[in-house]
Amino acid sequence: MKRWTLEDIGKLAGVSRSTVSRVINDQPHTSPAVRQRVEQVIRETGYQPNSAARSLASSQSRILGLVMPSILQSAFTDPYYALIIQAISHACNQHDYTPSLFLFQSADEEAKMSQRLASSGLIDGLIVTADTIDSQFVQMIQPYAIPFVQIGRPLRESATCISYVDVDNEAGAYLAASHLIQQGYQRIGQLATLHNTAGHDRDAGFRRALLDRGLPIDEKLIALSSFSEASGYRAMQQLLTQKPEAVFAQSDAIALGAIRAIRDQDLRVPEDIAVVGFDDMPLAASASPPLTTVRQPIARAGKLAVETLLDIIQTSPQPARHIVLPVELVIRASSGAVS
Amino acid sequence: MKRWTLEDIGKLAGVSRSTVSRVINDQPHTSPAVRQRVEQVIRETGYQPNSAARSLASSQSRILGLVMPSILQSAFTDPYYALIIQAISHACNQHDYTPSLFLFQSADEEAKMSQRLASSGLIDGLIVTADTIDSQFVQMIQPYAIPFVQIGRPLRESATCISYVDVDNEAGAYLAASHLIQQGYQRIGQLATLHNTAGHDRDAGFRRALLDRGLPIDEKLIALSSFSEASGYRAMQQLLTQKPEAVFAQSDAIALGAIRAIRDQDLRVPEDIAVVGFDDMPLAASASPPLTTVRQPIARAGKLAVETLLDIIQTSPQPARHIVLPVELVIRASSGAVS
DNA sequence: CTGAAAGCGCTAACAC
DNA sequence: GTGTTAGCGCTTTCAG
Repeated sequence: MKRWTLEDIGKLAGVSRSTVSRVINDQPHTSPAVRQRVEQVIRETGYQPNSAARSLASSQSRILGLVMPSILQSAFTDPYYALIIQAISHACNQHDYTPSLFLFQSADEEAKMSQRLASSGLIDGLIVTADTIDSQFVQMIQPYAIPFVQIGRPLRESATCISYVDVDNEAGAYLAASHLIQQGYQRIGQLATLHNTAGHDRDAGFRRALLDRGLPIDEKLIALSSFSEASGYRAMQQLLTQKPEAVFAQSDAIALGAIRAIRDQDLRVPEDIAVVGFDDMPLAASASPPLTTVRQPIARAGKLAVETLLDIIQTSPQPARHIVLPVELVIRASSGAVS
Repeated sequence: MKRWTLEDIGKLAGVSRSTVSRVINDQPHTSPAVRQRVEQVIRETGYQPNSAARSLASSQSRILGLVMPSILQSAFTDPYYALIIQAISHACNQHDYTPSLFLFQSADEEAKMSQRLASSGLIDGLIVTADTIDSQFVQMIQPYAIPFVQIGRPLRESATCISYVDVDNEAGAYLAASHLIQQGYQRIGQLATLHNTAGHDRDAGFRRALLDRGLPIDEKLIALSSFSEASGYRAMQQLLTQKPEAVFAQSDAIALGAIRAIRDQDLRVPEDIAVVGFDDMPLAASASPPLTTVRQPIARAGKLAVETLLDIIQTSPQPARHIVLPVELVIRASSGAVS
C-alpha cells in the first residue's frame, strides 16, 4: 500500500494539489465535475491525508486531550470513568477528533506533562475531570491559551472563568434524602466523600433536605468514604454502630459496599435499613435488592463536554460556558418504597 | 506565552537551529558548553518543540493507538479495562508516547476508522484488545504496514504471524478447577464465556483439570455468561438448578454475580457452594466472602504490550513476538479452603 | 474555478 | 562540533 500524497492524487485526477485539497476539505469553489473525478481517485487509491502535515500547515491537530489528574487506582475502576470515557470517545469519533489519554499517577507527572500538553501543539483542547479537589492541574494550564472544559464543578474561586459541564449534584442528593424522609425514616445516615466538588455538593443537598423537613443533622450519622465499594463497606460498618434507619450513599459503588456491610451483619435492605445511591450505574438496576439511586446523565455529560470544547475551539473562549445537567431519582426496592 | 521555534531558541543561545535540535534530541556531537547554554535558554523560555513539525520531518508521531473493537457497553465497565488502560497509559508516559483511544461501538465505525488509523500517519503503532472473537479489525489492518500488538491470544489461524501479549488462561483455569477438586468437590460447575479466546482457553483448562482427575464433564454444569456481574447472576441462577457443589467463574465480575445469586437463594458461600473467580480484581479481596481467584498480571501485560510494540517499531516487525504471562491462584475464603 | 508558490517548524544529510 | 540546506505533505494566499 503506497503512501499517496496530494500531489499524486492531483496527477492521477489531472488537477493540481490545491484542488484536491479543496475537495478534501469540502471547500466551495470547485466545479462538480472536477470534484467527482477527484473523489473517484481518492476512493480508488484509498488516499488518506497525512495528519502531521495537516496539523503543521493548519495548526490544528484534531486531537483532544482527556486529562484525569492524580488519579487513584481505586477510583479509576469505578464504572463512572468507563462510561465517561466511552461517551467522550464516541463524541470524538463523530466529530472526527481523536481523544488522547492523560492519566497522571502523581503530582510530579502532572506538572511535567502539563507544559507539554499546553504548548507543544499536539492537542487542540483539553477535557479535564475534577477527580480530586486538590489537583493543581487546571491552575497550571490556565496561563497557556489552550482551550479546555472541566467535567464537574471547579472550586468556587475559579468557577466563573472556567468552562465546565456538571450534573446537579446538590439537587440529586436533595431528591435522594427527601425520598427517604418521605418514607418516614428519621435517622438518616450519609456515606460521604469530600474528595471533590461533587461530594461537597451532594453533602450540601443532603443537609438541605433534612433542614427543610425539620430533621436535625447529626454529624455522627455522616461517615466518610472514598468512591469505592470497599470503602463504602468500611464506612457503613462504622455507621452501623449508630443504628441508622436509612442511608444515602454518595455513589452506587459506595451503596453496594454499604448493602454488603448491612447484610454481613444479618440485617436486611430495605427492611432494616433503606439505602439510596447516586449515579445509576448499570449495576444498580440488577443489584440485590435493586438500588434506588439518583441517575446522572454521564453519557450526555461526556458528549456535551466534547461539544462545548469544540465550540470554544471554533468560536472563542469567551464567555466561559457553564452547563449543569438535571438528574432524576430512580426508585427501586432498596429504599423501601417498592414492595 | 509566545510560541517559540527552534530558530528563536538558536538566536537567543547564539547557535543555529540544528544545534538546538541536536540538544533536544540528545544527539552526540555537541560541546558541553554549547549544550548547557542551549538548555538554559530552553528552560527560561519554556520552549516546547512543535509536535506536528516533528512528526512531519521525522515521520514519527510518538502516538500509540489503543484500539478496542466493537466493544459492548456492559463489557467495558469491567474493571479489567480500567486497569489495562491505566497500565498502558503509564507505560506510554514513561516512554514519552501519547496513548490515543479508539473505541468502536459498531462494525461500521470499526471499518471506517481502520483505514484512517493505519494510513494517515497519525499513529506509530496500535495495541488491540481481543475483546470479541469475531472482530474483523485485525484482518483489516494487517495489509497496512502499521506495527501492532494484540492483548490476548489471536485466533489460531493468525496466531503465528501476529505479535501478542497474553496471560496463561488455560493454566489459570486448570489451577482453579484443580483447587476445587482437591477440596473434595465433585460436581463442579463452570460459568463460561466463549466470546473471546480467553474464554476458550479458560474453558479448556477447566476441562483438562477435570479429565486429569478422572471426573466426568457434565455439559449441564456449564452455563454460558458474558463478562458481567449481572450476567453471572443469571447464569448462576440457571446453574443452581443442577445443584453444583462448587463453581468456577471465568471472571471475578461473574463470580460476584454468582455469589449474589447463591445468597439470594439463601445458600451460603462456601458452605453450600464454593466459588472461584478469575482476574483478582481489587474487589475480589474485599468481597463477602473474600474471593479465591486466579490472579492475572494486568498491569504487567499492559506495560509489556507497550514495550513490545515500541520494540517492533524501533527494530523490526519480524519475527512476531509472543508473550504469555504466568498466573497464580490466590486462595481466599470463597472456595472453602480458608476457615 | 484552478494553479503556482510560499511557508508551517522540524529533522537529517552534507559541508565546513 | 556546528551551520547550511533541502525537504516532510499539507494549507493558504494570491494570480490568473
